[in-house]
Amino acid sequence: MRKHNNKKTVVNCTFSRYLIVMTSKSLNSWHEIQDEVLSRIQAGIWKPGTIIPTENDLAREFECSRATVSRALNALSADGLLDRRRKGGTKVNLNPVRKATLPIPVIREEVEGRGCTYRSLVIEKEKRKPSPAIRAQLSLDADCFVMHVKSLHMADNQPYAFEDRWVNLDVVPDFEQADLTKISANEWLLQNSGFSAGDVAFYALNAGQQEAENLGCREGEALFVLERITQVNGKAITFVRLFYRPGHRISTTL
Amino acid sequence: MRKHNNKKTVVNCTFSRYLIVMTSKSLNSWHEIQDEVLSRIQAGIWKPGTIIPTENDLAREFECSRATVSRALNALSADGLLDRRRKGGTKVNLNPVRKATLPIPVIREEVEGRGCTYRSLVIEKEKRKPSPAIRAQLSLDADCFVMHVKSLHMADNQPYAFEDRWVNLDVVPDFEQADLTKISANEWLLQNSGFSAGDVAFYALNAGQQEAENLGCREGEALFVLERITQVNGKAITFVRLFYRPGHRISTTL
DNA sequence: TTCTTTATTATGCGCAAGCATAATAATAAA
DNA sequence: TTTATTATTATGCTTGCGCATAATAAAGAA
Repeated sequence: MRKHNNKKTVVNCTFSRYLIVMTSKSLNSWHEIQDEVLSRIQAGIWKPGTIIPTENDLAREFECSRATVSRALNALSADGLLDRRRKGGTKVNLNPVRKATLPIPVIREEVEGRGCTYRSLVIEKEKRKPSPAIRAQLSLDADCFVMHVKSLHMADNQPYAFEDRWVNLDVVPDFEQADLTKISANEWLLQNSGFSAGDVAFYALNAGQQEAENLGCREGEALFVLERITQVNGKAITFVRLFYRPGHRISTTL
Repeated sequence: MRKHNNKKTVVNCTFSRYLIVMTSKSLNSWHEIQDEVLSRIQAGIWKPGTIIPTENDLAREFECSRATVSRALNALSADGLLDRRRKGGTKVNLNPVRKATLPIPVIREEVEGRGCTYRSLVIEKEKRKPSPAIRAQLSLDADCFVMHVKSLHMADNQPYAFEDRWVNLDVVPDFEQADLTKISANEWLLQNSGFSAGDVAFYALNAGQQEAENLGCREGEALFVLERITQVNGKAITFVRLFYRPGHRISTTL
């Protein structure tokens, strides 16, 4: 039992830890307050666009300190549900959910998460000069070398996604020697190039001949494509296009 | 200037607000600490999988209180960059970025954000009994009524996205009278049905006859589709499928 | 040796207090 | 009436303190 909880017990009634819980709105953790506020919003008690009571009022109601209320409201604000500003008070956001958090896949985990056996297959691995398009994407010089890797991610021996990747050998020269039969390029880079940031894009594309062959689908079928540029210390390290097999969907709960 | 900042100035040197900034690592806001920690991770000083110094050590280094360091680290933890546990310490997450935060569009804003003029067009609006598929999606009875609305979102008088929407009239009966020429179904629901939660999915689909006609593309072209079920108080209120014009992509920075 | 008990440690959490700051409202000066 | 000045207010942020808790390590008993 926590100190403040003890204090309350003493102040109010010798056995009243339970009484407090049952007879008042005393909420003593910021998690509980967060949940309570959330459910009031969802129940329509506090409607989108309106201002909810001040931290001090809530602190009084929940019988806790302002700091605790503040922490709960800040968490909801970070999630985009509340809009808080000095003097202005705390508003329920009008368009409460505008953000979806999508898992960016480490494909092996994605496949295994579906209960399938993962296997990856290197189709082609070639050291070459970058094409102009790739040079632009990775902002490279004309006379540097890149690694071009095509591979196939399999789930239970069925094609799951076809990968087309370019790796900047200036930044990760060791990649040339990487044994991609043991570990996928994705995971090799994760383990050998430290922290990464980058841009991701999703779009739909009609399968070309190459994609159709590798994924075992008809040409022209609509494929879900993930494109990603990864940077380390501001230098582009790899550009990937991931063509998922037809029917693939990604989903999330708001 | 803040109190603690004043204090430091006095303690160290009369004019040393700048000296402090330049000669020590004194960081006094949790934002600054967050940025510093982030850049150390990105610079590879603290590598993925390793444990970073304790709150107390960092507080000593940054010359601030443990609470402030804690707040910064908690924020990074909420973003999925750090993994924190009692006694275990604070670890840099191995797969540092597994989440992409995508904006879920209010299409008018999305279009206007591109500098285009938005217009929406109702193609069909019909009160009817739900099809079995829709009944399952919205978990409805067989004898209730739903509104089926097809509409087109235009950007600069070009088709931008084709919308196929089902609305549960049990939950929002007023929707039957909504004037969708003045306000899109999406925004009407946002304004009239309070807080909403739901599921979103993205996938690729070959354009059918209907989609091709409305978007002005060929049948079979790959379309990027967003599917969304919105709930209010746990009751499904609407099911939408949004077919974007060919070439549409959504992107985000990790 | 093995099992149990007892520190130790780093984060988790809450409180009270106080100053900082942005936005607004009230008031005074022009 | 308009403009500048001065409260007022609600959140933002930091501090110092102390207890709670989970995971581990060390010490002791079987």
